[in-house]
Order: sequence, then structure tokens, then C-alpha cells
Amino acid sequence: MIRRITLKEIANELNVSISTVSKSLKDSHEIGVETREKIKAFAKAHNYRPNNIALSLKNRKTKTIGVIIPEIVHHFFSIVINSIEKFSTENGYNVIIAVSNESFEKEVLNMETLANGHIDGIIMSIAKETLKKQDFHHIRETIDLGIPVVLFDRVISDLKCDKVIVNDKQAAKEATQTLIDDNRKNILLLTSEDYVSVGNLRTEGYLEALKDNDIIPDSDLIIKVKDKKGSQIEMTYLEDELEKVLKSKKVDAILGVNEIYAGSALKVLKKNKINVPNEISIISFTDGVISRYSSPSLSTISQHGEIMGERSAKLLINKLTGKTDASEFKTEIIKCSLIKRESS
Amino acid sequence: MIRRITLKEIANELNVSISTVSKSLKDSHEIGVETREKIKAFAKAHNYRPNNIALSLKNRKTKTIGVIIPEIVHHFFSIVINSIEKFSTENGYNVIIAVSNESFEKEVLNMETLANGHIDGIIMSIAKETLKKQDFHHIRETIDLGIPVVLFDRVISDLKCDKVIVNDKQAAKEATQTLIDDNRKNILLLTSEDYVSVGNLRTEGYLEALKDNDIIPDSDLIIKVKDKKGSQIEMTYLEDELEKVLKSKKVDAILGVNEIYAGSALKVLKKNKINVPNEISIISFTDGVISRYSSPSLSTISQHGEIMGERSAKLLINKLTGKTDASEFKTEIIKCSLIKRESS
DNA sequence: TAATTCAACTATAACGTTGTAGCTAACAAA
DNA sequence: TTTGTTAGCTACAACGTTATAGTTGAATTA
Repeated sequence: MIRRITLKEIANELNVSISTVSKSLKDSHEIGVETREKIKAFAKAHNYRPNNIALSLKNRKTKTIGVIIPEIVHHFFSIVINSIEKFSTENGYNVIIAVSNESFEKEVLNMETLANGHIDGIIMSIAKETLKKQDFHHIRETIDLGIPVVLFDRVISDLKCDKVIVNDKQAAKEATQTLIDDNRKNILLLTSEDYVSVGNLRTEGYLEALKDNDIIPDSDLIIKVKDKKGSQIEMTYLEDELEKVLKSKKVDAILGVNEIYAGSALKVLKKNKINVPNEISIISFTDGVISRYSSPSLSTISQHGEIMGERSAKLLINKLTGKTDASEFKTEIIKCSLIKRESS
Repeated sequence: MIRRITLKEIANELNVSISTVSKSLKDSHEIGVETREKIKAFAKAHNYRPNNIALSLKNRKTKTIGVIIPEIVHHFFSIVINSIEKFSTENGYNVIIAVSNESFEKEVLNMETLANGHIDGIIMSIAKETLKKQDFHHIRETIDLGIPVVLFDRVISDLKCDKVIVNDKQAAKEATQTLIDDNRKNILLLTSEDYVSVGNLRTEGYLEALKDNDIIPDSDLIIKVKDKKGSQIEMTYLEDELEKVLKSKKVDAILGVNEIYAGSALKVLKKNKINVPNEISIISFTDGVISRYSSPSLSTISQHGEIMGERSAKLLINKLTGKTDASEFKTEIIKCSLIKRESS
């Protein structure tokens, strides 16, 4: 085991001062060529690397970004992280991950650890429980501390930070319109509970499209899936509700706000021997692996997680490097796009 | 924007020395009760938090763990990370993520950044390209620097570090035996190229099971999926090869070394109107979301990613906290288990 | 009364850097 | 000879913390 050599040790070895070593390694002209080269050679031979923690302390910069997400075993979020990691690494930043597990308490805890710790800025998507509680003090406090924050996907408007969102409402509207154009008027919506901002926006888009086509929305056709933390229970709820509706109402299309809901719906339809897309066609948000490997494969609305991740990281790094003004905040809107597959 | 208050500032405000402040906040009996309480109250009122970077410098400990994985948008790896993050947070450690993208070069780069940076130890799974090259100098050098490393899943034996693996060979053997017991003797194997350690072990298990049952292996029934970085090409290769074999050979079961392969196979079978599981039954490694939402759902061999992650983190943290000897290395073997679903 | 003890604090060094200011010897200019 | 200039180096402070080793002044003891 060889401990990393320090400037001090090099200085002692070569009988020069620490400053001389530091300057030589920076190729400063204050130091004579001969000494400089000797020191550089010695440092190289001993595989000198500056201690980044000491540098962080001195420069008050850690060159790392903290990311807080609700879940990591989740196609959309893992794509976003991947993209954040990629862009950050390319720009000399490390990425620390923290998972809130959709819990308010854990999110606050994560935030505090990160804010006291080794990060220059934070990228986050807000936990469901936090959205429900409408308590954002932890985010405000972090911002007040001078730590830039970027919110993505699940966002709230009145925070002084950059935001990256998707045109959820518009996309849901367009998807619904696509179904209507295909002559399907009895569209069932599988959505989340009201406090989830994105679910809400998608519901709004759905309703607007109905209105535009003079279709009166039927509240029985809107299933708000209860979050029970522990997706098993959640899914049986969805399946039971859906089966009930299918028995009592005419349904010729389903719009799901995520692919888990749509995938589960597909299972129910298959169990009830209902043909997709002939009898019921399906469009779903989240272009993940379920959609591609299910059969029939699902038509999905892609939220372009890679773009979201990259934009978020770019916004943050621009703040950190002073490329954008610390007090100016942007909201970037990513356009969703419909990927047509077998289910519609 | 309120910058965080420091010991020095508190000391100045209250006209005491920095030491006094530091000791008071640690509730040291060296300091009189009155002063101590006054300082604690002041610190609390100003929301004092110790600067963790300064502490890291002083203690030579960062309380963060680096994780290098080949991919993040991947069910198994995201489960492992999730579990590492969970266990680490519970034990006061942060987690930095780096993705090698299966590239040797990126892995080496990641390793160097982490080793120079803000981490106490590393948990990693080796990139395919690194396995192919058989060049592990970067891992050796990190270990030589006194940074503990834990390898999981994709492992090589002659490194001085802890390892967490799965009983791949045995699991593949048992799965194959299950198929044989179901009276299926023409088992097609979908595996990766030879240099991938886990793929290799699974292939060995498959071959052993055949041997035990006096079935002569048919090399035409072993498809080694070529890695082309960019899974699209990879998948069409698999699909083409599989279709060829199905036309020329009798096949009554398929064993896939991961669920992407099995999911793709399922698509091919469906396209060719071959019933699963009646005509061909399928078992696959990786218990992910594809297996659960495909139809028929896939029987899978779970590698218990949560357990792997937790064990890896535990091994590393035990090393970091001195609970286990720095020069003793364990290899933990996690038992896979077969989850029976509709495809077999 | 002088020595001893003790409570309550302070000074200092160290972790590894870097930037600014300061020093020294050699040489040039006046 | 004196002053000025410059090349080539060193000292020091600072980033924020903590542990060790002092330093006080007052109370206790012999």
C-alpha cells in the first residue's frame, strides 16, 4: 500500500519549499526551468495527484452535483440519471445520488445531507408525498444557502430555480385526439391521484381533448390509482377497478399516464380476452422497456428522459460556472412525442 | 443568500477562541457550563453545520462510496444501486455513481477520478470490454493506494478485494434440469460471448445439466449473441439467428442468460405463431420488469439484486470502519432462485 | 506563606492546497 | 559606491476543523 505523495513530501525530498513545488507543477515562470523540470519529473515518477478534498476546501467548490430522485428502479428516472451522469462527467463533475423513495421525510434528509456535504448544486424531482404535503421549505432553504437547484419533471412553480418539464398537458391532449380521430370516443383514463403534478396535467389534457370534440367526460372512465407504497397493492387496485369498469361501461380506448398502469391494463384485457388494439386501443406515457417487450407492444408518449437529464445538468453547470446569472431562472419545456406501436 | 456560519465567526461574535466553540459544540467538560450553553444556543440560532469538506480533509475520510457500473438503465444494476444507496445512507455514507458504459477506457477514467476524489472505497461490476481485454491494472492500482474495493456480479478472482457473486453455474444447471424434467431435451441457449464471466458460467451450468442427463449438446442450439454496443443491432442479430435455428432444428425450450434475450425470443416465437409454453417453454435470468409484464410472463432466475447490493455495501463499510481486517478478503455467494411464471 | 491543584479557557499544529507578499543574491545602471 | 532591477526562490495566510499542549487565575492544601 502506497499512500499518495503530497507537495510537502516532494518538497522535503528535493529540499525546496512547498510553494516551489506547487508552482513548478503549474509550470509557473517564477521558478527556474531546471528546478521546474526536476520537480515535474519527480512528481510524475511518484505519480503525484493533487488532493481534491484540499482543493475543494480551498476553492469552495467540490465539482460534484447531487441528484435526488423519487425512485431509481424506474425506467424514466434511470434514463434521466444516466444522462445527467454522462453530461456531468463530460464537464468534469461527479454525481452523487440520493433516493427519496417518494417520502417527504427522506427527501428532506437527503437534501440536508447533500447541502452540508460535498456538492455544488442539486438536481431533483420532487417526491409524491412532498407534492401532497405542499411543504417545500427544504428546497427554499437550500436555495437560500446559495446552492443552485434545478427541478425536473415534477416541479412546483414558485421556487427560485431553473426547471425542466415536459409539455404534459399538450401531449395528453394530442394522444387523446389521436384516439378520437381513430373513432374511439369512450376513452378510459388511468391516472394517479390529484396531487401528482404530472398526472394532473395529463388528466387536464385528456379532458380538454374531450371538450374540444364535444364529448362529455364520464367520471367512471377516470380511474385514479391509489398510491399505496408497495406497488403490488397499487396494481391489484388498478386491476380490480378496471375490471369493474369494463363490465359496466363501453370502453374502446385506454390512456395511461405511465407504462406500469398501461402494462397492467394490458394484462387485464388479455385475461378478459379483449383484443388490443381492435376492441380497445392503448396509448401510454413513459417509453420504457415494458412498452417495447409487451405484446402487443404499446404505443407510448416519450418524455425524452435523455434530453431532460442533459438540459437539467446543463442548466445547473451553467449556474455553477457562472455562465448564467445566479438570479435568472429558466423553465425549459421538452416536447413529448408519440411513438406508435401495435397497441393503437 | 445566507452563507453558512463557521466556528471562527461564532468565536468572533462571542469573544471566545475557536477551540472553545469547537469544544462547546462537542459538549466537552473542559468548557464551563455557562459558556458552553451560550455557544450552543448561538450556534443553533444561526443554524451552524460543520463543514464536511474540512472534516474530510482533517479525518482523511469522506464518508462517501463510489460505485462503478456498466449501465444504469438496466433492471438488475438499478436494483443493486438502489440497495447500495439504501444501506449506505442508513450507515451515514453517500454514494457517487459512475457509469462505464461497458467501456474499458471509461472504466479506467472513472476509477481514476474516483480514486483521486471524494471517496473512501469503491463498489464495482466490471465492464464487458475490460473482461475481454483482461486488463485490471486500474483496479490493482486503486487497491494498492489503500482504497478498498468490492466487486459484484462480474468479478475476477485474483484481486485482493471482497467479492459478491451469484451461484450462476448452479442456477443455470438447475434451470436446465427443470426443463429436462419437464421432458424437454432440445434446449436452446441464448448466451453472451465467452469473455463475459457470468454468461460463461451460465453456459457451463447448462452444459453440465445436459451431460448429467446424457444429452449431447448441439452447438447449433447455442446462440452467442454478439455485442455491438447499441442494443438494436444486437437484437436483430439474435432474432435472425433464432429464426434460422427454429426453421432447421427441433427446439422445445429456451434458456436465456438475461431477460432482454428472452423477451426478444418471445417476440420471435409469437411472430412465428409458436405457443409458449406448450410448444416451447422459456426460462430466463434477470427477474426484471420485462418478465413480469410480457405475455406469457417469463419464468426467471432472480439474482437478488437487493441482497447483492446490501452485501457489497456491508462488506465495504465494514472495511472502512475497521470492523474487518484490511487484508482479509471474503467472497460471498448469493443463491439464485427460480421464479415460476407462465412461460414454463 | 508558598506550593499545589484544578477549572476554564487559549494557542498551535495539522490535514493539502494556492496565491500574495517578501526575501536574497547577482548584476546593471548611475 | 550606491541604488535599482530582476530572477528565483521562500514564508505566510487562508479554506474549516479538531486534538494536543499550553496558559491563566483562583481555590486548596501543607
